Amino acid sequence: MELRQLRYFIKSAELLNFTVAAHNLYISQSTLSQQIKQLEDELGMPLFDRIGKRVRLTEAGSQFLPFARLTLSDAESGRAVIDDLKGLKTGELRIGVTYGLSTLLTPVLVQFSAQYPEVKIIVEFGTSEDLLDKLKSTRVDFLLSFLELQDNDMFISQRLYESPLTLVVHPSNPVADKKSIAIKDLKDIPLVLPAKGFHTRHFLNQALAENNVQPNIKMELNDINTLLQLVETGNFCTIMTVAAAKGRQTLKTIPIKGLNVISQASITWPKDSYRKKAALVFTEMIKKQMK
Amino acid sequence: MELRQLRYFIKSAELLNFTVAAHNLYISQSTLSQQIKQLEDELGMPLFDRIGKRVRLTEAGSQFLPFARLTLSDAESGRAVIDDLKGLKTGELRIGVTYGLSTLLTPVLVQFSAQYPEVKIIVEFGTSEDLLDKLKSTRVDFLLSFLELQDNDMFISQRLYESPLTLVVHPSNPVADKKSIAIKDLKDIPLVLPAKGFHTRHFLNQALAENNVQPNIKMELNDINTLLQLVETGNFCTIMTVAAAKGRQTLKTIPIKGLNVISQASITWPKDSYRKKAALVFTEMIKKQMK
DNA sequence: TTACATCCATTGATAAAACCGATTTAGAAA
DNA sequence: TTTCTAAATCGGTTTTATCAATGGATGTAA
Repeated sequence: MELRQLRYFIKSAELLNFTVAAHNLYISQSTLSQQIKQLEDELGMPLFDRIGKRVRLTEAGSQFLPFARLTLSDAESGRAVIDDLKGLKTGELRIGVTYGLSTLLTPVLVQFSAQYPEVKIIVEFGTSEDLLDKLKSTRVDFLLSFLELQDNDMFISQRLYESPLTLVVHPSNPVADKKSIAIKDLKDIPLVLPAKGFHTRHFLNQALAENNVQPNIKMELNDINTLLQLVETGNFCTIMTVAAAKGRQTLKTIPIKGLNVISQASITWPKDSYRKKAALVFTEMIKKQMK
Repeated sequence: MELRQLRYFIKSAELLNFTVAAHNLYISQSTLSQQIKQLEDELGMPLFDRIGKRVRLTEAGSQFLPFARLTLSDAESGRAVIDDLKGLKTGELRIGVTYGLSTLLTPVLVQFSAQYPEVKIIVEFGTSEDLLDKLKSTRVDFLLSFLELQDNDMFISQRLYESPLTLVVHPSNPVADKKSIAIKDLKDIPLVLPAKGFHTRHFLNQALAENNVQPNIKMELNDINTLLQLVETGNFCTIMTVAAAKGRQTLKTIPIKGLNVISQASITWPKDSYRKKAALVFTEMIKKQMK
């Protein structure tokens, strides 16, 4: 049993497709096949069922998987400890972010990178489920998201701030003069909204349904940046958290009366695992810049 | 970084002598040297200081060590989970025992081995400190000892039973007829006692000192079995826990009045780590046979 | 001080094994 | 049926883990 084999096993278990997994691991399919077989031989039990051309985890495989993950994660923590001793002169920092928080992230990215140029930063955008998956398998060090999960066995959250949903408009837009807008009036405003899968959209849908409002949705897209660019043309408005719209000086936010959906931005850590110094420093920067 | 290298590193860190460590690992010294170097290169920091012909852990090495241990331990747990799925038809069971409890252990060893002949059992005798060390580095699955440690971060104990210290004699010995004996009278009886390092001896010394009794110690030895054989000659008596003397039908135990030292036998587990089925079954057998 | 023993690093050679491309095998799909 | 696709297997190549022998450095005993 070697860490290499555990890495191979985990990827294969995640993708349930040796060919794709091998490609992902930058090895050949035959190598992967052999290494898995070797691991199975050593353990004395198959980890995968080969049903025809499909593979799926055996009972043994499912039971083994969390331990394989744990093993690899501990090894990574060991590496992180060493990196930390180098005083942030090296190492990697992997951050998982929901799209809506990119505006919060960017200035800190710039600041951190300037202060610790030797630390390589990998930012992973994704939906909440994607990100939780990545956190679980320690492919990111922490999450920046609107997830509100009660602390459980695997994760622990720190609240950052609350951000209400708001209407975002360009000054040239007719609506731009209003001090606030009633939720009912949303039906008359041409909207471009974040696509399904965005937490914002999820909350919004719920609130609109409760108020029996049929919004006038012109477009849905899954990239906040593009979405805001569309709003900047003055032709559309959008609805998102105040935090997400922040930093776009050209745009205006208008409170929506009666829409009391508030997103809770938070940092989520894996429980019981080493927090590398780079991650701690980074999150502190985030907390600081919010003030 | 591979598990093999972590294994090498841990052993080297424990022994602080590459030559001996290599011998222990059944590899050549040059191999060990190279593998350590390779690990250090990958981590980007030396794990050992080479001062002349000595080696010692660097700061990085000390910090890395617990993670290396954790990593290996998790990998072992993974293996154990698989073994458990085989229904005790395979695998290893490593038991740490203090000498005084061997008599408790033996019948269970016989029973377990008969019931699960496929499970290989390794019994490690040792002093309490030895055993705790082994438990810490997961070289045994659990301990059977008289250690009374309050539950802490690393270990958790289950009480088994209390066993008072008692005088053990052969029927041919003049003392054998007495129903009980006063602690003061111990000074007249030729004793062979467990050597220093045995918890029994530790407690006994304390009790004798408290009562101002100078015992007549003829011999000290660090093997309970030999000790009892000496007692069986009828020439000597000994003092140990009732439990330790149990099973020697030829010998008689005589309560010592005024000696209220009671040893607490217990099972000690590492906290937060997987308990293999074989270990659970075995400890249940122990609990059962005590009734 | 010299000679010796001990310990780790290095070297060069060898055996092991990780890896790959090509091919085979076997379900699934057409 | 044929075709397609995914995993296993085969033969060969490269990599690397390993060893014995050696060198260098450092304590130790004469």
